[in-house]
Amino acid sequence: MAGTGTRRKGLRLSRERRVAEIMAAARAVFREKGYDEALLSEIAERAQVVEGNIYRYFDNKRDLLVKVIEDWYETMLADYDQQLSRIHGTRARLNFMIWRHLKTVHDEPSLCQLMFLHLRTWPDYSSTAVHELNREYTRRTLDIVREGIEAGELRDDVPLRLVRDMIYGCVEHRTWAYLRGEGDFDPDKVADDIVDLVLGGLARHGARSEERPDIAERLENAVARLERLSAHPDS
Amino acid sequence: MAGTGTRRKGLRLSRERRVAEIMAAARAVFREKGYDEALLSEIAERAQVVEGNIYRYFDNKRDLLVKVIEDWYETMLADYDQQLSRIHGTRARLNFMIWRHLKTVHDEPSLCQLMFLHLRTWPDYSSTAVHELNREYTRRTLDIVREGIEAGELRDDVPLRLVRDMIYGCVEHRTWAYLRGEGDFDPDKVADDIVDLVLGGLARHGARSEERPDIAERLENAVARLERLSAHPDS
DNA sequence: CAACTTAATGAACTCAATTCATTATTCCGC
DNA sequence: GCGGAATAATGAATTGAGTTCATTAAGTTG
Repeated sequence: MAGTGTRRKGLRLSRERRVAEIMAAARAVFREKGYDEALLSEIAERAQVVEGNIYRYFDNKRDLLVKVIEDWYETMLADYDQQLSRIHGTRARLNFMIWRHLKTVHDEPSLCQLMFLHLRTWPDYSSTAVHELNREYTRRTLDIVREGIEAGELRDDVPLRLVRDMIYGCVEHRTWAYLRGEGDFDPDKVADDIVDLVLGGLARHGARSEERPDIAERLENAVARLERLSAHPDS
Repeated sequence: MAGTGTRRKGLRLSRERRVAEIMAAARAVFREKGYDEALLSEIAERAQVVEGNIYRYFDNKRDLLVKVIEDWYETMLADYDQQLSRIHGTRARLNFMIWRHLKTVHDEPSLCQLMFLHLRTWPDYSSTAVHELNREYTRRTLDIVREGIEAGELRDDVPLRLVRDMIYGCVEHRTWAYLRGEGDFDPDKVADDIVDLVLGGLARHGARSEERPDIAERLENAVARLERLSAHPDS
């Protein structure tokens, strides 16, 4: 009982600080264990609080997860626009958006899984702040497409919404195995492949098939990577 | 207590029949309530068994769901090949595959949601029979693409896997809101749109070559971006 | 009809989320 | 400084679900 490293009883923090501590602990536990396996008792222990005290600040376990993801999302999207602003050209900008998403999945698989499988599926997701943030996030992609259409580079007879669904749906399916812990993937390569497929389509539209259009594509992808490098040096 | 419609005690069925009754009840309850909200007590009640008896036939709640979905999947895929065999041409066959998937989601949203959100996400999904059935299911799509490539109709420089991810990912994202109970969609129209986008791509590849930037132009643009990059790295 | 096999019961158990009456700490006006 | 309001924190109790198991009942077989 002489231990000083044990639970210091009666340590009282401001609401703000306590909330921050609980959310930090919760993020760690959720990340390690997933939603169902994450125990409030463990979160409480790591946050140095008693279990019941969490309910002063969060309605329930679910609410805690929502706030954790929300917090993560906000910091993640913070420098997004700035990075994007340095990249020019429809293809390169699309490439960046897709690559960025892939990179996020690659770096934070657990949190992404929580987002995909738990947050997004609950019936009140639409009223969440995360939903709104997510719409912002994907709206940029549609803006790029819209600009491409106005510039005459892209077809104007495709439902915009479907383009978004195709891109993000494709990313998600492509990363599914990785999220399940099976195998790995390379964000750069997958991004290139997806942009190529989305823009070019599967069919051969073939005036001259012997002329390799992919030379230009490969160069453009390379330039996109260079741009990314200057926008986000630690990629 | 004179009721004759109440639980008839001591009614004993063969293993087969009892399993069937429990699965029917489970499917109904899972469909109405989703996984978490579905109570074993309610399943037991509808199946006219006591709760504990379910554990004679199923390891746990999760196992029960797996078997329910498996059962549904099998009947669903039964007449698949036969239908497909009557359809000819790459585009039409792709269209059928996509439309069929959309139709399933449209008709059985709840079961699809269980499949997408619960089965597929659990860590041992890969060892499930449903996983194998699902691979069968999507393999047909890849066969169609492969045949299209061999016939020279489709590009041969696209990762097949990505095509599959794009198609099924797109379908899933497109139907997300519907699965959440928001709005509706038309399987016919969405299938047409998806096939069109997947085959044709987003870019305009005009017959009139003067309307699109040619390779030289695109290279010059790319180089211009590089120049911009080295001139003012944070423009 | 006796022995055996298997279906069914229902109460008990576990374990995690959640609630709440109570206690401790800090803040603030006098 | 000091008394009291506000609020952070406690820990024991409650709830509610899944799961287990010893026991009983029903059918089957020789």
